[in-house]
Amino acid sequence: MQHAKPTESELEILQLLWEMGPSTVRAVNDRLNDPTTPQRSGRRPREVGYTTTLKLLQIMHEKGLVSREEDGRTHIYTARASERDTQSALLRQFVDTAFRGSAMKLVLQALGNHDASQAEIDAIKTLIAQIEQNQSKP
Amino acid sequence: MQHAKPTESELEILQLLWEMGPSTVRAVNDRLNDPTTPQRSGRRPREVGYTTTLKLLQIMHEKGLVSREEDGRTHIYTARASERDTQSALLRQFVDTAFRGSAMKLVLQALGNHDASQAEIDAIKTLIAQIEQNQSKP
DNA sequence: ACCGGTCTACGAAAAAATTCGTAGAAAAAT
DNA sequence: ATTTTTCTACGAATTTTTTCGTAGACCGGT
Repeated sequence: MQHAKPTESELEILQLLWEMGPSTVRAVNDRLNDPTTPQRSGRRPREVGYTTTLKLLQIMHEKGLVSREEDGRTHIYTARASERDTQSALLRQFVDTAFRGSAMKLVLQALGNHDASQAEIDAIKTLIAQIEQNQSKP
Repeated sequence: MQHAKPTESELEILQLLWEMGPSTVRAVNDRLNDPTTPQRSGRRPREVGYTTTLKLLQIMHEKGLVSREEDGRTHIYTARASERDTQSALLRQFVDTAFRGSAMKLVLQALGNHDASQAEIDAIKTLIAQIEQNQSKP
């Protein structure tokens, strides 16, 4: 059994933890309110209170989304699942709910709508070549 | 300005409307409770009440997600935005929240985790070839 | 020793999303 | 003609998610 699915707000914090590594509540909250932090679609209406972030992290700890370690009086939180694994789980769910299970439809749409650098295209080509190879030799 | 983002439940209904075409509340609700209907991850705990579906459709109508036409006493609901456009919007948002804006990371992950048929792979290869061409001749 | 700043815990308000009960009108069945 | 079924409208209960206020402990500087 895996960990519970994070909510939107929880996911936002997880992303910061992945980016920043193990962090205190203060650090996460500061980063949340830092206007230069890439924001989930749309700007935040106003500042997030410190205790809001604290509570969220406490909840995430209860759910097992993050672990924490005491450092004197303060707690240091760490994302429990890797970014990759979490993305993988979210992706599976998203494909189901938004693309009726068709991952390839999603891929085509993502490729078509977003810009890709040459390096990225090369990576995709490589991966496709691999897939084709595995297909011919089961 | 576009239509509001559908919630999970609303999206589930939208998918049925795309699949079924213009439908009555009854038809949507029946399909929702039909055990053979592909379900969003995990089975539904229990039946969805008729008035629940009705209310949802009314809310979606207020939000502009669906239009409706009266046929005698009953209403016939139709998805307002196409499946494609909605998927495109959801995808953009999902890339932001779950993949920190990197659509290509998502593509790679989706390609790697889900199985693709040869036809699908061909479609992707074609699309990539197109992209590369547009790149060389701006 | 005292004060101001910072920390966690905790309850609970506020907001958002989901569910359903009830009422009244219309249609269908008897 | 009466009863039963089916429909919408609507308010409100429930559940989930997000937000924050308050309290008590601790630390650092003065």
